[in-house]
Amino acid sequence: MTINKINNKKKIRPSLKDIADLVGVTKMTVSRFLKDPKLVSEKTRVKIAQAVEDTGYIHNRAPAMLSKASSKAIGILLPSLSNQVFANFTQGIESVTNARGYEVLISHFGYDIDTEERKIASLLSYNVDGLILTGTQHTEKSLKMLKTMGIPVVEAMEICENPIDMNVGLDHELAAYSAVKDMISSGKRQVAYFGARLDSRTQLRMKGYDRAVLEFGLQKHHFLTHEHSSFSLGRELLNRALIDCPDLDGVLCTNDDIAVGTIFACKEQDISIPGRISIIGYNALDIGQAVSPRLTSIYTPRYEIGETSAEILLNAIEGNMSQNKIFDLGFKLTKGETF
Amino acid sequence: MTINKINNKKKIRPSLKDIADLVGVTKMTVSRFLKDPKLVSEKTRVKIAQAVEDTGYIHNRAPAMLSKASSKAIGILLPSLSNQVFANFTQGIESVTNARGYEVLISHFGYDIDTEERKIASLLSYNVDGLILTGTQHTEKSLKMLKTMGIPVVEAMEICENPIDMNVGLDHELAAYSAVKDMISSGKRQVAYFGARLDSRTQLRMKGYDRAVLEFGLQKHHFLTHEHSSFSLGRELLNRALIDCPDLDGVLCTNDDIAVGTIFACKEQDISIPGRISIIGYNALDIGQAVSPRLTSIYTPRYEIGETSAEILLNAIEGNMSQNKIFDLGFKLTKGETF
DNA sequence: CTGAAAGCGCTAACAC
DNA sequence: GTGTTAGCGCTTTCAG
Repeated sequence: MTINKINNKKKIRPSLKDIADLVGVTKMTVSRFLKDPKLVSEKTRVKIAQAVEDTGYIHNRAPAMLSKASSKAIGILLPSLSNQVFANFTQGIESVTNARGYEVLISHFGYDIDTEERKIASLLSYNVDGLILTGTQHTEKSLKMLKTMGIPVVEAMEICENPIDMNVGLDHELAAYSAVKDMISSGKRQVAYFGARLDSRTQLRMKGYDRAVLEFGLQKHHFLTHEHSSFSLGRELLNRALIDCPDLDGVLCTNDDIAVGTIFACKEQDISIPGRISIIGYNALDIGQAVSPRLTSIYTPRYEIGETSAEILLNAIEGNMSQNKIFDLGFKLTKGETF
Repeated sequence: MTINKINNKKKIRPSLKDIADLVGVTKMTVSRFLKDPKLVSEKTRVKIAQAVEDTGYIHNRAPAMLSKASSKAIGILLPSLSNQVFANFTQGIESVTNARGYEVLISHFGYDIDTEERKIASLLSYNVDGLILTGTQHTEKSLKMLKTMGIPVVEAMEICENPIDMNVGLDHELAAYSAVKDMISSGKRQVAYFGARLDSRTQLRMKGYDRAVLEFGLQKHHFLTHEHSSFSLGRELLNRALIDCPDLDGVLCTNDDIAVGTIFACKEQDISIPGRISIIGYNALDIGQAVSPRLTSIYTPRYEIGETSAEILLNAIEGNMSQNKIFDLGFKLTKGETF
């Protein structure tokens, strides 16, 4: 077998007319068949099906996008492509879009709202019928574009008071607050917050942490970095923390990567967990269950957030705007051995 | 501030004509401006720029997709959205597409070639100018569609002898072979292979492992699962291995997640690494550098694979087909403390 | 159940 | 440097 030459720039891609000519009908009939085979007579249906197969017809969205018909596609914007959280979120979305016959266009913006703006523009240029954003911070221009398009929009992951349109997520501040409050109630007095990347959810969690710490009259200990979150970072933050705050006895980490890195670092330095230092992670990913001691972490229902986001978005696209615009899907502390 | 009502289904999205009318030119002039501002006179340029700003014009790709003009977009197909490897790969691609003014449409198929087929169809329906696939296994229908479209295609990540069109990657079989050979040369005699998901790269690595083991007249020890790879899986595979093969003294893992899980499990059971068991991972991700002992792992140049893939794809799109169709970007054993 | 005509918004090609 | 014309491949609408 030789290397295929597929680059003969000939226009070999079949059109509806090609199929129609083959069958002896007009392209209109073929168009109807493609929309719903039951729209044409049994006899032509069989013949068209055969011709579609033979010609290897490939759907062409451009004309439909032009003819004001809806594109049957939605766009989704993810902060990152290497985070289990957003993979689960996307799976939740697609479980709904697949079932309801919608296409999903995925974009990512690396936690940068200017990049997000460009990606929103790009998705809108494909005439998507709706958009699912992550987070609630967007540029002025992004907001203007969304308004101009007038399509339904869901802001997912975090709860906000004034969504652009619809909102699905959880209260990250409350989640962090509860976790830290639990730690303090158990007797911990020098609890720190380890944050990375400083995106809005990290900041919300920090606010929750602050609220709990201040409520008990304790001191705030923030150890932050702008760097992309990683396992190695946990070690780095712990080392900084132990210098500034030698009596450190508890840590809330903004995610499980950092929490696991912190566990590694503690073990290397023979710091007992949770004897001397308690650790709580965020998201409850598999990695936390694989380490020893098993990580206590805040579970976030991202698959369900994806599902709900897609459901209310498609409903809105199809004209069934729900009364409720904000959906809080909650969180749960999953008990491990680190707290 | 109240909740924005953005759902007044009015056609408020401006068209080129709207801008043209505002400025007092034809939409053709506006079209030229959008393509390259230098194509219109200084005076009109300023006025159009202003009008574009005022109206909040949003690019519409549908007409360009129709007019045989190239869409200036390529599609990329990822097996997974939660793997650092493919995130790096995508970044490599986008470093090139951004610089050269191309849009990227991302799709993912969960390591399932039937899903891949559907996603390919979807990307083609957007008239992408080229496609970057991961892997070299595709359905018959996928191949037919690609042939019908006649667009350039790159198959990335693994090297193959007969690519559809172009191919960029590394020799996974050789990488695994070298690693296992090194282990055996160092005196190890009961080396196992831990695999998950059984995608083609996992299988290639297994072939390389087999070749090395057989070359030395040793016995093959495969411990495999169809499950999605995870940290917890490392523990599970190690436990199975220790039962079947109590004198196990080396492991090649198909990826770092499993390798790290294996390290965790060894530590819990007080199995010394690399004293009793050597471990080599695959991909050399950050997690391996955060654990103790630091993981020895095979580094794969996925960012560079992305870059090269995008470069040769865009070149081909623009008519500069390279002579060389296959690019082997190599690998490297990064020394840690586990071997 | 099927056909004919019009048009979606833009760009290539050709005038001026 | 700018305008005019035609048309991309479908779907909508209206006829039959």
